[in-house]
Amino acid sequence: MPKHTRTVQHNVYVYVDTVLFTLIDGVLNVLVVKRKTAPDGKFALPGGLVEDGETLAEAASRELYEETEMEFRPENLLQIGAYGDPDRDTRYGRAISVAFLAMTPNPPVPNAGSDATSTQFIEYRKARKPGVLEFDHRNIVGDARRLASRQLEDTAIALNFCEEEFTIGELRIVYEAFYQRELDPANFRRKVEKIDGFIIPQKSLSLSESAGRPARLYKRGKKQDLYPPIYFRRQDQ
Amino acid sequence: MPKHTRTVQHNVYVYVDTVLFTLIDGVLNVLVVKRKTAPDGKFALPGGLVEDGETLAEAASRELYEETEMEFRPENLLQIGAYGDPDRDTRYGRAISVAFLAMTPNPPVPNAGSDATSTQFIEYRKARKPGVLEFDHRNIVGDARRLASRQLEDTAIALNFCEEEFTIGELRIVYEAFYQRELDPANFRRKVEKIDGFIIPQKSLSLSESAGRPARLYKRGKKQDLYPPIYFRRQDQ
DNA sequence: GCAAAAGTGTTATTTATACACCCATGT
DNA sequence: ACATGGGTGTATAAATAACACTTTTGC
Repeated sequence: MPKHTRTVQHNVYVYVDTVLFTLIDGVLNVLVVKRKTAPDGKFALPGGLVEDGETLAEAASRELYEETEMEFRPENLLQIGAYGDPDRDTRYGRAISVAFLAMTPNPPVPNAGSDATSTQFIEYRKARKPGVLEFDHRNIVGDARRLASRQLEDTAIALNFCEEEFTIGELRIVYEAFYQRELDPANFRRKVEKIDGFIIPQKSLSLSESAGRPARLYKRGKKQDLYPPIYFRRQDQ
Repeated sequence: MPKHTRTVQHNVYVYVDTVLFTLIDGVLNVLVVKRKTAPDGKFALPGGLVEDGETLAEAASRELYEETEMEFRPENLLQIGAYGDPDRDTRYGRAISVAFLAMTPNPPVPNAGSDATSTQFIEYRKARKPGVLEFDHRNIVGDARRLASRQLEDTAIALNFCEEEFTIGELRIVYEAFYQRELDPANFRRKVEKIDGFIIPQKSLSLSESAGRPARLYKRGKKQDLYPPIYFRRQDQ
């Protein structure tokens, strides 16, 4: 079974797909596309074939731009993993996909880019229902949420969901959306404020939206990795 | 830029590579091969091309068996991620590798399988030195250690490093090898014993090796995921 | 006896969690 | 006034870490 003497591997197509999460009214949403070539009504994650000369993250960034006109720097795309079961997509032979995670707050209204696709956000819970997404994209979205939750604990990636200036309440909503449970506002505040270099208080206060006392605004600090992690025990298990 | 209308992607070869960790005298070691076709003296991770009809994990399992005759069930191989920088290996065109993590205690003396390769264990610290491994395998090994450390905290995977029956001291050495620091034996014991379903005490004691009081033997419990994780704060940062 | 590893006990410190309570704003 | 979210105080419980001490073996 010589390996490197083999010069031809049967047709394998390498794709990148991206799970782009955002929050809409505090609810986790994921960006999907509906291709004209897929009239079965199923959605798919934005993605496409990797091209020569680009890294995997660069390919994901390019595809995301082509389909949504949103710019994500490759270094802000986090790899979820490779999905390569032989029966996952046999339209053109074997398809292997490397999935990436992206996050953004307040996304622009999705508009089709140069691609003949229709892009939109759908709720995470809907995307996780069987039969809504093509191929194994349902699994990818699930893995993406798990990875995102984990990243929320270990890194400052939650701030990618916030504007440049944000309140602690807004930051808390990010965590709550991924954890699917409410967190104690008082304890959450102390927890994130104690982490040195995580968030930096500003002098100004938020413009009050609806009721409630105006909140202090914060900007992101330099800290990228949270150690020890912000950690909230799960109810289950 | 139509994507799914494209029928040919320029030559892309999809490999799997496996980082197999073991402990030799309490020191972290990684399995490497030296290929006859690579006479530059560098080592490489065991791996090869993915074949038709097999999952990525099955491919890694097969390659590992072909090169070491050690059997690892695909479900025991943990995916590290995909490595696909365009300049990582240009011998036959573009090469993308999906890396897996495996762990085993007391490995059999590596012997070359049917492949024309020489397999051996080298110390993790050596493998991490520049110029020792081919391509980006140095990075893969680093990511593998990080993932393994993380897995040690979150799952019962550390037990894969132990025999069927083991002492708590042996289990502690596994954690110490990955964390690269010593842990307090008293606190470690209490921590792992408290986790319900993690390890199960046996009646028998270990045969004393060298000095010291004989230790109680344990077997692995049913618990696969540790929640809350076993958690040891790092010194650094 | 002495060294070494297993195992128990104790204590100080930190962290998690719950929740009472005040503050500042919109309605 | 009252609802709402911001923010502080605080008590209880639990986890962490450091380390003293006893136990049981090999040498």
